[in-house]
Amino acid sequence: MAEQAPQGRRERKKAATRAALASAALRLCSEHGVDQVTVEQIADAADVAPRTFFNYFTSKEEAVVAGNAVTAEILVDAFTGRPADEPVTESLRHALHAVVTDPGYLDRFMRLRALRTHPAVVAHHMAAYGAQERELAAAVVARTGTDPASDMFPTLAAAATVTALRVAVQHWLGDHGTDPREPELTQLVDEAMAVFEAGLPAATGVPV
Amino acid sequence: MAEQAPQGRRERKKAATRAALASAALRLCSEHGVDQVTVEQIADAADVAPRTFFNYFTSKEEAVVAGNAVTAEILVDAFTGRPADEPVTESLRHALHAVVTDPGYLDRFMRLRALRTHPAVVAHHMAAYGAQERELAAAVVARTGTDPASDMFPTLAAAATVTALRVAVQHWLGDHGTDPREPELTQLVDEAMAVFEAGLPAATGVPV
DNA sequence: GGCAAACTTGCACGCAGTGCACGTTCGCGC
DNA sequence: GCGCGAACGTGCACTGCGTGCAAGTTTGCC
Repeated sequence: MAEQAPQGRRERKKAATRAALASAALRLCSEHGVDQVTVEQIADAADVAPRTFFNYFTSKEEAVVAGNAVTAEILVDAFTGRPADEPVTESLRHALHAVVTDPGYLDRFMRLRALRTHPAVVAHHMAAYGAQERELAAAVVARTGTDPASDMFPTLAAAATVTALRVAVQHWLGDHGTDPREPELTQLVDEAMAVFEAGLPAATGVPV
Repeated sequence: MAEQAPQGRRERKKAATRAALASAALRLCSEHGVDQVTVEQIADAADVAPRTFFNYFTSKEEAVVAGNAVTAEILVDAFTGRPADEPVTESLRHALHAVVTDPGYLDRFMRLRALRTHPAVVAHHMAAYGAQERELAAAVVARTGTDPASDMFPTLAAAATVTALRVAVQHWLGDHGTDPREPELTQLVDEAMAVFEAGLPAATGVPV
């Protein structure tokens, strides 16, 4: 929804090139490792000159995590698509559902999983979460009509939502060993979001 | 508290070199801009060979945000220093106070503020927040004795705490314009943490 | 005193990333 | 259609990053 304008050929070609570069970067790097892939290879796979790569991204890492922009788009679209009189937290929970049930989301994430050990990629991945937070916060501001300069709620709500997603996914991927319950990702996201809705003390000690 | 062992000369020298490099990197880059500073200049300022820089950090950005490790240390130390029978959220709030009242913290943050426009620095800064979350989560696990593989609470509590810090600081720095209330950072941190304690819906619409 | 491990440093090399200039393509008004 | 200006792709050249390797030097330890 961010922009659906059926723009001219030039705009479409730019978007296609960007997507091709991002896709090629993620595929090649997840298969062979970030350090084993050169920008030239990525450019070749996207059928552009090496120099062109840098017209779209300033580094390999940026291209690898570029796909996360669509996550932000899904998040914001799903949120703004909810009824305006619905409680914000409920809309946010629905938005999270929209993300984790998107087939492309898990695909991208499984590829990114192989790159969890690469510091620079991890850093840019975190930056992508930050961008998602900002876009979602703007949507919350638009919904609630609050002034973000004096009210931290929209920022906090967006941050909590993205944090719930991040923690749930990282738990699901088994960063702390395998959960014996082996729950679905959807369930984990719900549990994480429920904690932020009920307040942290309510969840102290009890397995969420 | 992480490690206070009065180690041998070699260990102390390494720590001193690392600190000197990180400090020089932050100072030079905040004064002249990241792209205007070379690794050679940073190494010269720390009085080591350029090659030695890469024995400690793999990039300029990493060195610039290295100081955030002490934030994590303050956070964890303050948390573990609280009485074990205190509610976790209260200990976390005290830990946040310890961070924002640390004189070195604000100093580092004001320097980092000048670099908020540099994508790679921002990315590594976010990664530093992630590291703080992990260390704090480990401390919460140690306190509560829960199993992080089946219980997301420690991770969520740590993430919420670091998020409260991050959002409060970013609000304080005026990312959304200047707050007419011009509150103290301590107060903002309290407000943010209070939202996570009371639950998001309790804060909906009301200026926190 | 002497040995082994750890650290620093210089060297060399491949690649990242950018400014610049040129050719090409697209959008747009006539 | 026609042409003009702007935006884009590409090649070239250059600086600086980041790393493997092989020394030389310092430290810890017996």
